[in-house]
Amino acid sequence: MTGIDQKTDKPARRKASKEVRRGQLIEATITSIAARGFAATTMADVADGAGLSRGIVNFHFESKEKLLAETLRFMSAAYEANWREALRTAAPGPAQKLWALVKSDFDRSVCNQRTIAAWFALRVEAQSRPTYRRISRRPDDAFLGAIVDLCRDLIADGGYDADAGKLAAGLDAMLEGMWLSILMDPDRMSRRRGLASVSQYLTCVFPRHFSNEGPLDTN
Amino acid sequence: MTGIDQKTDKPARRKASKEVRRGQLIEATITSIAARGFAATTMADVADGAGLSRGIVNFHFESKEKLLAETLRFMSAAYEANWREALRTAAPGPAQKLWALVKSDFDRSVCNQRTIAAWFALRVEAQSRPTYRRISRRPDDAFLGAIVDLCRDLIADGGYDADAGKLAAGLDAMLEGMWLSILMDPDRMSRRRGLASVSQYLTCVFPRHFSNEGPLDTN
DNA sequence: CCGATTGCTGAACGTCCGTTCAAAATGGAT
DNA sequence: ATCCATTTTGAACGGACGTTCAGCAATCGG
Repeated sequence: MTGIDQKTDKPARRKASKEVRRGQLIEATITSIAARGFAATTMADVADGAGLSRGIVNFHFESKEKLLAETLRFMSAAYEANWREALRTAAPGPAQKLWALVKSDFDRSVCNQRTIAAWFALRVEAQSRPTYRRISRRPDDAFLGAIVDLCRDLIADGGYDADAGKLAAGLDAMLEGMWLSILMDPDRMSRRRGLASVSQYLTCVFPRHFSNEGPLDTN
Repeated sequence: MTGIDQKTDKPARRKASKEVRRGQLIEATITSIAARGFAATTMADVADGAGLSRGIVNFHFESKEKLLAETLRFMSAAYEANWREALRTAAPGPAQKLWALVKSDFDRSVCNQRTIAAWFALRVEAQSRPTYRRISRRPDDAFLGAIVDLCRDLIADGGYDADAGKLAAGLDAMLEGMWLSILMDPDRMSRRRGLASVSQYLTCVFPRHFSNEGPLDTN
């Protein structure tokens, strides 16, 4: 996909330029949605934000709808890549992995005002358009599935009396709710506080695997 | 403000009629936002939904902005009234009260596709307009404050080793996240399942006060 | 250095939406 | 029955937005 290869770098440059432009426009879209809201974001805003002319978006994307769909797809992919990488590089053991997953949700790269604002604006608005719903549905299912698996492992390992599905659904909801709190009331809720709250719950639910400072070395 | 007073009931009737119209239009607004989304909701949609003419909204509300602000205010008030009533009629004891609070969040009157869809659409879009933010800010603070108090009482009563602020913030986030799950993926999450998940967490966090079926009679 | 292909521009067009307002309808008071 | 205040209507207006496209600029093969 990168194109920094092959014998000639001419087509590479063209392709790169095209992808770079699309990236610029998607970034400008996110910025505009975060600043102005979804409803108030116009094609002119996006073009101006990217420092380009008015007709540029219809050239690189076909329409406003396609631009928004691609923006949502981009953000979903970035989110999924973040937690998958965290899971991949985590130390072995379900507690370490769950902790890595939770922590990744509060990474600055995905958990910041701009990203969260655009994220919810797109998802909530996408709610009324079936085509958009599918874009973020599958990644969501994968994330929840990962949590369910880890909860099941923890319950089996620690002999806890709890239902993995219920715990996973609750944790998933708490994480998304924390993003909302950070978005809506940044004075009260922050990445640090959010992580501390979730950590408190993990400590209560899986006391043999977690303390308030993180996962215990019970391997 | 009600006008059901004074010697003559003329102004009362007029005022009532006026309030009824405003109510109709607010209901039509909620319906339209839930069905079409915030961005696609037009004044004509609202008027048609209420079975009235096009210029009617600007007569009863001054502008579209004011209509949306009033709709948000209406929904916030309805939500707050619901949990306050649940708290008022709850049996004594922090466990009973917290359970009543949590259960009220899954009442059909506030927790249904239509209401949740409009709720998040309005709140997320209101995010970019400071005027709208204040409308839902204060009720939110009150709700969180009530949870904090109850968590503090439970911790003191049960001798749990946990921080009330962290637990309250986490529970608040989980409840809001459950609404989002019900909205985004109704096939997977429902009012019943959501309540069961939260109940599972309460059982883990406050084992001396809750079981999976609800609060224990430990008074 | 010179065509040709690709990338980009910005003005023009048609549509849609929020608002306004003069006129009609409604309904209670005299 | 008549009058007046209030409520409602629907057409018209002005502005904003998404899209289109003919033309310009830049880059690359020859």
